[in-house]
Amino acid sequence: MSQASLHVDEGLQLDNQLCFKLYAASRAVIRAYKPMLDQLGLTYPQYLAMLVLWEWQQQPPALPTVKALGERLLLDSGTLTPLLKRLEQQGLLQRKRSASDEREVHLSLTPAGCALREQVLPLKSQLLCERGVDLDQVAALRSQVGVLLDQFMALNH
Amino acid sequence: MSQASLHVDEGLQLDNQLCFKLYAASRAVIRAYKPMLDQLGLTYPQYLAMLVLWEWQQQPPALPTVKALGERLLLDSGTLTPLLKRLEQQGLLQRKRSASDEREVHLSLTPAGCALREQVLPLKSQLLCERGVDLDQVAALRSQVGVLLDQFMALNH
DNA sequence: TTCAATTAAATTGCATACAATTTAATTGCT
DNA sequence: AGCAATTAAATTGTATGCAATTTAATTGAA
Repeated sequence: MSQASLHVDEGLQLDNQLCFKLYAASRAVIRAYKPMLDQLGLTYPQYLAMLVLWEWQQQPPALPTVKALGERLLLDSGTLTPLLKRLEQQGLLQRKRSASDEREVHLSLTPAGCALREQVLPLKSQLLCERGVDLDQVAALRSQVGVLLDQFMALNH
Repeated sequence: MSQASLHVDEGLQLDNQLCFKLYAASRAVIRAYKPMLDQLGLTYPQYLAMLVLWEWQQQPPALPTVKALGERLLLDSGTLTPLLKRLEQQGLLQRKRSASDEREVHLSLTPAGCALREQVLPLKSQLLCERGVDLDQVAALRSQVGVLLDQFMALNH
């Protein structure tokens, strides 16, 4: 289908909406993760936050703050503050006001938070295996969706 | 990168997660729609619901019920009931208990709901134009994300 | 026919998203 | 130094998502 050949009415068909496919696919993938996340006691956004904090164990950013996490996850403090408080309640991380700049809140994993990482890989392997996921296909799609994301990030300022 | 060559640690990097890319891209696209949707007075899920109802003007399903809409949008009554009540409050649609089966709620657009459709196309053209979106690229990605969605729909029963 | 099972919405409760505002701390300019 | 502007979190309010339960209506099997 070439650039200009879409009939006017087709432009509003739900099935022709990339936005809907993305929205539905994102929720479907999150749904697929649910059984694994239930075993970890995490919600999906909490899991993403933990992924970043685990990464920071290897390669800490200059300032492991709420702001830095928000930039990584593309979420603001309105979402992250309550989410991080819940992770803190579960004993997975600590939130501490920076001594040098009292506006900032530094994040650090507790031993329990570090340890949880070890449970993820086997569960994730099991998930991929059970579903017969083709890793090459996933990598290709991830790359393409990544390009789209970058374009929108650039365009949304 | 071949199927088995992913190093263990790379499997938990945020940037290697298709799930995160999808989640972030979906929200980025929704964010891009925001200026247009504000002009229409709709939220993003409300917009998707209206797309379906507009489609049903042309090709009505056997029963234009909440259940049918939920199957189309992959949302349940817990999400749709309050959303549809808001659209009804705005005068865009009507919810009416079916006479033949009092369990069902039939949905129909009001004249205002029908009329709103005419405002969408020009706004959407403007959106695509301003952002210099390549329709062919969008169509290709939509198709691939659609395949992923179908796979997950099949696997989530 | 009758009543248990099923079904469609609605309701409840919890956890996001995100805009907008507020609070507190820090910076930068004069 | 003094103070306006900026910045990082937190807070507030609205609208999803979704699991679980409830309610009311319909079906279906004995």
